[in-house]
Amino acid sequence: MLKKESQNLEIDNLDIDILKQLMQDATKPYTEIAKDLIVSGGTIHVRMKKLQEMGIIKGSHLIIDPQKAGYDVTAFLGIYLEKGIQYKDAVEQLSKIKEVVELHYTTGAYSMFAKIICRDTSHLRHVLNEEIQAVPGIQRTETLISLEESIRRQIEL
Amino acid sequence: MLKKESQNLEIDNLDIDILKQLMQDATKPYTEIAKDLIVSGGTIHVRMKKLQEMGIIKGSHLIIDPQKAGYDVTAFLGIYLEKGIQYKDAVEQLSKIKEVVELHYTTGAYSMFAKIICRDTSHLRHVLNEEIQAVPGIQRTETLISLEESIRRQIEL
DNA sequence: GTTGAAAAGTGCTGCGA
DNA sequence: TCGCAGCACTTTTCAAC
Repeated sequence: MLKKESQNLEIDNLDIDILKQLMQDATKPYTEIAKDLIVSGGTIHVRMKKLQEMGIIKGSHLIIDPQKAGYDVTAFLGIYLEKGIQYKDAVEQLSKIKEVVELHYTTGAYSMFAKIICRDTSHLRHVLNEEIQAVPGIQRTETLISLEESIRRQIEL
Repeated sequence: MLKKESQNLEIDNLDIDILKQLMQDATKPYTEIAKDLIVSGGTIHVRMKKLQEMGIIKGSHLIIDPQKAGYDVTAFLGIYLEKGIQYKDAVEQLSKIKEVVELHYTTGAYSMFAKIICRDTSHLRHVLNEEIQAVPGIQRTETLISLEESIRRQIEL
């Protein structure tokens, strides 16, 4: 009896259907989902619990409009690291900068790639010149400013 | 009496505090938020209604772990458009490709910049070679593959 | 594993300050 | 404009299938 963790780690179509619905609107009541999928509310609850324990569901976020909240500038940053600099150290430093909302370790031209959201262009300038440049090991950056976010959605299961 | 829309379109600290809490966990009960902020549940409700009407709150999403859901490859795509091609037409075509989860119209080296999530490398290859290349007006693309997503969060208000 | 209903807790609405 | 209280609804649990 060594298989301790094998407590139904599979996802079936019902799980997928539940996720599909909740990915669009996380506040949708279980009872409504149950009606749509023709199962009982209790089943939805059991499945959700399983998915959460499996770690597939990491939580739920309120989606706000950054522009209406006063954050008007989205930019992408290609980052070149100096040779011999630990990627991990740079991540730690960059994670302290609140405006950095995404950071990837990438193949290709850049060492790292970041997404930044700022209030306006002067705020962006400050973040780039004062905050980012102050991170040890960052050699050079290339900035792409987003003039329009045309698509923004989640993966389709 | 021309000011028809001026029905309190301002955001105070209470609104910000409510958003801060719900942005981390959209399922947090109003009553708990009310306790934390030392106001009544009804007040939270009124503020939320205001924020929704103002369009600051766009909805709520379930956050899933793409890797555990079988989507292991995240890539960024710098896109060069041919001269004279309408940006809008390209957006329309790209929005039909499910794997494209983000698309920006950008300044800098590229005309457009996309984020793509795929199951594996062969899935990515298919999307790049068959789907993306088939879009009229796309001259050339540069791919950055994310080996690790080190930071992923929302803006801090 | 699923169901259906009972119990507990939450969201919503109107009245009062 | 805000806070309180009652009603409707949802979530959660549990015995039975």
